[in-house]
Amino acid sequence: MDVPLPHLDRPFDYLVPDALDADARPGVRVKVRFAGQLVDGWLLERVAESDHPKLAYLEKVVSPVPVLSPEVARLARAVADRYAGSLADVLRLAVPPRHARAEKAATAAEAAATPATGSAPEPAAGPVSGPPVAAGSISGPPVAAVVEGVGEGADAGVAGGAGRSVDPRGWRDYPAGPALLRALTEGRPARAVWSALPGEDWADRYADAVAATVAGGRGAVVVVADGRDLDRLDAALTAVLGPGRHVRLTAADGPARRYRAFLAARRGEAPVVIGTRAAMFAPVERLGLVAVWDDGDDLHAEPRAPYPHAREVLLTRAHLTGAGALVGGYARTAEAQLLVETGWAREVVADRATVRARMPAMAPTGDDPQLARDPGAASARLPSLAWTTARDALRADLPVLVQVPRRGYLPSVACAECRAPARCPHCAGPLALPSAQGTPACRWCGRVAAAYACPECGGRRLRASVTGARRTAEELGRAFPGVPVRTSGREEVLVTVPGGAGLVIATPGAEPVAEGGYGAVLLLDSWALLTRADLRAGEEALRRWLAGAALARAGAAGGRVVVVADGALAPVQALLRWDAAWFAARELAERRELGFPPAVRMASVTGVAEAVADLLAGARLPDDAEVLGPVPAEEGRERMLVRVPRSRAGALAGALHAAAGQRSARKAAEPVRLQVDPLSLF
DNA sequence: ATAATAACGAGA
DNA sequence: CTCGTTATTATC
Repeated sequence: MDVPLPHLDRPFDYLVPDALDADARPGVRVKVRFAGQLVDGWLLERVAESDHPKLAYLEKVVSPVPVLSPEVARLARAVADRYAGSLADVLRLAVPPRHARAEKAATAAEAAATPATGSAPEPAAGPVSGPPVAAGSISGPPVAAVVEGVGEGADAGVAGGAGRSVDPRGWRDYPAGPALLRALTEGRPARAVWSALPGEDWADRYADAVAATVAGGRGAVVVVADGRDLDRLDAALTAVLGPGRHVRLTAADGPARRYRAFLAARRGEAPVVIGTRAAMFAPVERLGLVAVWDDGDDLHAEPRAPYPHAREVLLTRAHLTGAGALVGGYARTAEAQLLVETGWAREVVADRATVRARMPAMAPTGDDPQLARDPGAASARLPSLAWTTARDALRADLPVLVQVPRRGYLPSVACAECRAPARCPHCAGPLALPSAQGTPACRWCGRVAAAYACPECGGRRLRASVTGARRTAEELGRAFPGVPVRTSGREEVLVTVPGGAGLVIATPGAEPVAEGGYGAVLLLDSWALLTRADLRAGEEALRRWLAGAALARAGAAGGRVVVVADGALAPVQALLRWDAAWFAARELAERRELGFPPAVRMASVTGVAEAVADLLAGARLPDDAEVLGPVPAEEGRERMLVRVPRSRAGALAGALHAAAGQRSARKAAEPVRLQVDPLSLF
């Protein structure tokens, strides 16, 4: 409902008038009178009785289409609980805004397809046919046995023969791959963390996994980060499944198309839904697989309350429904590593020999250009090795990809000697310089680190990290006269480029695929990425490098990658060896040591100081909760972090949600923002 | 927002 | 002790 107040986050019972009896089915949008006003709500469940003494009548059924499936209602409740949010907030994300015209068109189409079968209305139970409707913020105890028209008869036996098996040829490079596909076809809940080989066509592999699931008579939901990845997956699925077997769901398609696609999915017109993060809640019948590609991309984090992450939502979904799960990428997040280490998921990786055979030749090169010898390199301000590598590829009539950083990273502080990010000796938060010549202070606990010494090298001098190598990209064209230069970035993203000699300058995430693969890939992104004051700086750098390097030809076919970074750094090491699993394990171990997510569960509380203090004072936090901060946040607000062991995650979210409820019940004016697993801790 | 309900205080 | 007024709290 339009009043997502935390203290109203529960279901309310209403009577169903006879006139609405037929339409008032679980999952429909309704309007009810609540505290004197008409508010929107969701009908969660029909029941015969209510504990509440005096019930009001349901005012209206907005539309008879039961857009909220029981499975998604349950999922939404679980997601709200995990993220200390309200069900109403999650439902807003889960069910796209109704578009009356799209609905009318879709309903007409369906009516034409199925000649009028009288829908059997439910028996109106007794004098008081109580229908609990969720009004405002319904949190519903999940509707148990409300089965709505899922044709059980259509269910081809699971282990039975119905599943034609899918050709696992593309998955044979991964020893556990064929077994994964078999499990999906047989309806067993296989859960995999997949590390894609360099040059892998991930979209084809995802299409294989989806096809295997569909062959077993089950459905799938696949979430990717952006429109470019979605287009690739869309094409791959059409090739494997044929047209009309999947629905594409993305906000970028506009409200009408989006709602239409949603209705198609809800009606089970296709067994598969693919899309960007909003598709994580897409209704799919007999869910057999949830999948996410490149879960380290921060586009997977929903920016609206309660800020759920696509990977976490999909894993929750797999957990609740018993579906299989596929978390894949060239890189691996610490969260995915945790799934492997806890045994929840199985790792699907190629053996080292295969990796070596597929990967391009890799080389690091120092940051300070030894330009003297190559005039071209000098004008581009490029390290010599990068320049000669690019030149050689162009001479061989092969395309060259140059990955350059985007602008806008937060300035932070790093050791001037070894460039390790400077962390607070007390709480390991990031250090920042309040002024150019000031003393560094922690952005978490506020302590001043007057006598800072780098734990890596003992260095005592600090430097601010600088950004903006864009000019380098512009100058590249001049360094290689006569070569066509294309750019791919925020404004215009290229999907593919032809195979001949040419320079492609792209920001991370916008690298086009080259026909036949790039002859050379230059990764100029390192300095700005690695010194970011972010917990995930290393992980993010490696993720972007691997995504760029994956587009190069294999070493044997002339593919070369040059990364402008110190070869001793761990993310660089991981790139040079193409070993994302090693890096993820190392990263997770480090986070355990420092007490960072995902080894622990963190939540942040942001608002004006009094409001934050008020909320925390009223919260019955678990005994072992640690409260860190305050640290300044955007204009006038501050931020506190609460840390608990993973086993207390539910209790933490519950306590914060309850405390927010107390505040909203007494109409506290100052807003407080709660974030569980905030994307950035700083 | 509004209605119920609890809390409170002054006058009988 | 009761009624009338005001703070508090729940909202089907």
